[in-house]
Amino acid sequence: MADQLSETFGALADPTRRAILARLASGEASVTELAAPFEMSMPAISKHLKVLERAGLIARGREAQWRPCRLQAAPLQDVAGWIEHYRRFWEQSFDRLDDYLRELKKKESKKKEKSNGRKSAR
Amino acid sequence: MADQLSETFGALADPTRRAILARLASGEASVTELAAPFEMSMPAISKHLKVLERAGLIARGREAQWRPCRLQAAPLQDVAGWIEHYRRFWEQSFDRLDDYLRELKKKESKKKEKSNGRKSAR
DNA sequence: AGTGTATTTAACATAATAGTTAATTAACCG
DNA sequence: CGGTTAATTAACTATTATGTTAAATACACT
Repeated sequence: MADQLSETFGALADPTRRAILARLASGEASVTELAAPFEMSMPAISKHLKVLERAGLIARGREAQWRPCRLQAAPLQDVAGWIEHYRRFWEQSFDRLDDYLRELKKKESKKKEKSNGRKSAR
Repeated sequence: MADQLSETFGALADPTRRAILARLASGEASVTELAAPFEMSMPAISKHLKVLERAGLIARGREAQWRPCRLQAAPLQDVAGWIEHYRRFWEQSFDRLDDYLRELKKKESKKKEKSNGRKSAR
């Protein structure tokens, strides 16, 4: 799963891991704290954390015998950047290209801001 | 991989599949057309398409012996929605919650149209 | 009907994921 | 030191993913 984006998407493709991130969004937590809500063994959680760490989504500290985890959102920014390219596809109520082009024309005419040419599709 | 979001993230966790989506962003394409850029066998592509289809990211038509694929972006909207909750974590140069709250207050006061914007110098 | 083209399905190999329990490491505490 | 708590590693199992080649299906064309 070589590349960074794939690694990130892969890490996010699991509800347990997403829940862990959600928890970390409200602050650091130890592994035990993170494991608490789940019916899973500690080693299982430990592995999930390793996946998140490899994806750069969390970082771990060292405090006595605890290894507090905290959120690292940088990879999410990449995901957001990637997905942004597709926004136009859901911000319209249809999916077909010619409809998209029609909509684009509409947008162009009501846009005083001028700029680049679009990539011509098809 | 039960839930929808996991399904979507899972589908996106592969560079081939993302490349296929990118191609479809510029219009419908047949399976053969989609397969062309890759060094992979047709059945492999066919399976990738099945993954994308199960995730709701593409839909397939029927035209003679071709099965044209088109992009379906609805699931991406869900992803965008999910990730939006984490935006604050990368739009600041730090990760801790109290910092976030401080930043929030700042944002409230400059809530108007931004134009000469610079990132907060603090 | 028979041939060519497009695509999927079958059958299989291999590797990666996700979980388990048991053992190990690391640090604190009395 | 010896014991307790926190977390990881090891060893193993089961399931899912990703790819292959060969066969099957679907439609179009003459």
